[in-house]
Amino acid sequence: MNKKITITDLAELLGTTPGTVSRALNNHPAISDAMKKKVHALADKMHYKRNQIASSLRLGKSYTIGVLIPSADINFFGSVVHGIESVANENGYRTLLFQTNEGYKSEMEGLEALLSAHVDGVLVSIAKETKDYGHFTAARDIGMPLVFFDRAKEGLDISSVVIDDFNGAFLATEHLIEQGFKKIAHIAGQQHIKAFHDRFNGYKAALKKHKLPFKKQWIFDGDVSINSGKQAIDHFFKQKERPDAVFAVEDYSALGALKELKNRKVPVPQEFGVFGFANELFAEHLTPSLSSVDQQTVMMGKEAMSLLLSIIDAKKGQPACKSIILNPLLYTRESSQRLSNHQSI
Amino acid sequence: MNKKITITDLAELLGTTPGTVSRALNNHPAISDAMKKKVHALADKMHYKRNQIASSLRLGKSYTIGVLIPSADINFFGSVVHGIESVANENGYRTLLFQTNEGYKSEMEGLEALLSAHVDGVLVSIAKETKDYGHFTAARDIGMPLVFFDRAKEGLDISSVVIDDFNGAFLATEHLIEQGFKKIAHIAGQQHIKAFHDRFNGYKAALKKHKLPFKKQWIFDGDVSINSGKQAIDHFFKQKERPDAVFAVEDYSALGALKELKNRKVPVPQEFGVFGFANELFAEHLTPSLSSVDQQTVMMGKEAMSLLLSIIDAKKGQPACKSIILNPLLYTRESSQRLSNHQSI
DNA sequence: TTGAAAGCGCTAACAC
DNA sequence: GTGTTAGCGCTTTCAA
Repeated sequence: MNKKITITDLAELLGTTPGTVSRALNNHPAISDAMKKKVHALADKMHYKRNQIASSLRLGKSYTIGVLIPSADINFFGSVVHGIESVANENGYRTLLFQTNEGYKSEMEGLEALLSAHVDGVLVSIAKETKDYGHFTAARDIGMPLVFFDRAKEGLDISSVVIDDFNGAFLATEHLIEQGFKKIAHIAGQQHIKAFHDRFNGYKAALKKHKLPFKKQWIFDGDVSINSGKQAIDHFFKQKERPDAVFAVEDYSALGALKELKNRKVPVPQEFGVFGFANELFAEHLTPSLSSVDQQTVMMGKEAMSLLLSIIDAKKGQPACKSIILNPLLYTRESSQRLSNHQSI
Repeated sequence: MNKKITITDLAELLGTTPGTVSRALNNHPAISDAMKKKVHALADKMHYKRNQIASSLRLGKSYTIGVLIPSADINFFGSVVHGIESVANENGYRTLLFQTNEGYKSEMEGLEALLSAHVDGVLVSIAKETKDYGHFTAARDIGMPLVFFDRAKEGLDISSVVIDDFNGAFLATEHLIEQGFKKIAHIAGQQHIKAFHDRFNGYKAALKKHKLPFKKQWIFDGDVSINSGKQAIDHFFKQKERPDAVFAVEDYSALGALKELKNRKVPVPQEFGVFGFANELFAEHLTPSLSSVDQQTVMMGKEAMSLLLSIIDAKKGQPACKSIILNPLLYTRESSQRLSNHQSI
């Protein structure tokens, strides 16, 4: 087992000094080409790897970005992380992922861990459980560059990249209306999460624009799960006046609704339309395939990372808190489309 | 923007020395309780965070584990990472994720990056593209603890945690046979990947045990994608003698097969059975739901991480290359079950 | 163009 | 129980 080899080792072997080796490896302009060539050759031969830890300590920069996500399980976040990493790697940064599992305590610990790792910045998608944001403002106050993505909190003077949830919900609901559905229900998410709240508002706005009735009984307060989708259908079908379509706050609820509708042998979309949100991987593979709002996940990751880099680079310049709002994309599939071309599968 | 606060700052404020502060923070037994209390109180008050970088440099240990995965997109890996992180966090380790996107070059760069980050060990699931393993043996040779999970390569003297692919495939095929299917085809994966090769062999062994015919025309060489599943069905249905069921090397191929069968209006499972492998999230949500072999993902992650920790701790002791083989679990669902209880959805 | 030397923040062996 | 000191590997100012 070879021990780790350092610039000092290289310097000794070459009869020069660590300083010179360091400069040669970093292509410092004041070093002769001959020396650079010698150093690089030996470094390769000895499989020298720069000790990033020592380098980071000296430079006061870790070239590492922390990412706090609720769960790497969900396709959505996996996809955003793809976007994040592509931009990060292009710019010589690494990413340190931390999963909060939607927990508040876990989120605080994660942030703590990232700060302790002296990351150069943090990207975070807020956990569902979180209702207090002190840990974020504290991080901001000690000058840690921070950007929220997807799940953001306003009023904290922290930059964010989100999609236009209001508009996505509005368009999805409007699509259902255009397909001839007239009694449209909504499976809601936890309202303290801005995205879910905005989607609720977008839904209401679409109803209003088209002069369709909004009924309290047609709103089901779910918790973003397959189960709450099932319960929602149960609930709706108990009403004297049943809805004929539902816009679900995200795809798992929509999936639960589809399952329960299938269970009750209600034909979708002929007698009941369903629209989801998130465009999870499974949406297009269901039968009927699930219409959903795509959140531009990869682009969201890229934008968030780019924004974070700009904050890191500016630093002393303008911190200028910035909100980027991406446009959602409608994927209309079988579950909502009853007028024209039903493409199978 | 407060500047970062260090133990030296704390020491000055307390009229003591950095050494004492360090010991107090680390709960060194030789430090008085009074001093510990004072130090901890001030540290809290000043929001002191230990500089892990400096600590790592000094200790020659980063308490970070590198994880090389083909893609965080795929549910399978997300789930394994869950298992990895739970054990890692319990033991005071962090994880640094690196996605290879199935690429050989990307895998080498990733490993390089992890070595440079001076991680204490690396968990890797080999990229599909990889056919040369020199980067792994090189890492092993410089004493970097290494454990393969899921996609392993034998004969490198590197520990691994995999599931029993042979047995999983054997059981799945046998299940199809028990359901009365007699002409069972196989959608194969790239055969240089051991897992896929083993599954092929398990399939053949089950046929042999039950004295069913093995036909070359009933093997489709796919590339693990929805598309190759579709092409496989195309291929099978061109044969003079058509198969009546298929065991697919993994779920995406199985999904493609299901889609193409639906397209051709072939009733599944009545006229054609389908069995997948991996138990991806979507499998249970398809119509018909897809039978699949579950790979014990979370347990795989936990086992791999535990094994890696034991290697890190042993270090000079016996490196004792160890192979852990987990047992797969069969999830029989609608796509293969034509004898008894079809539970709907 | 290169060498010498200091220091990033932390820890631990050695003193007292 | 606490202070002193050296050093992890790297970068960079200053000097030559």
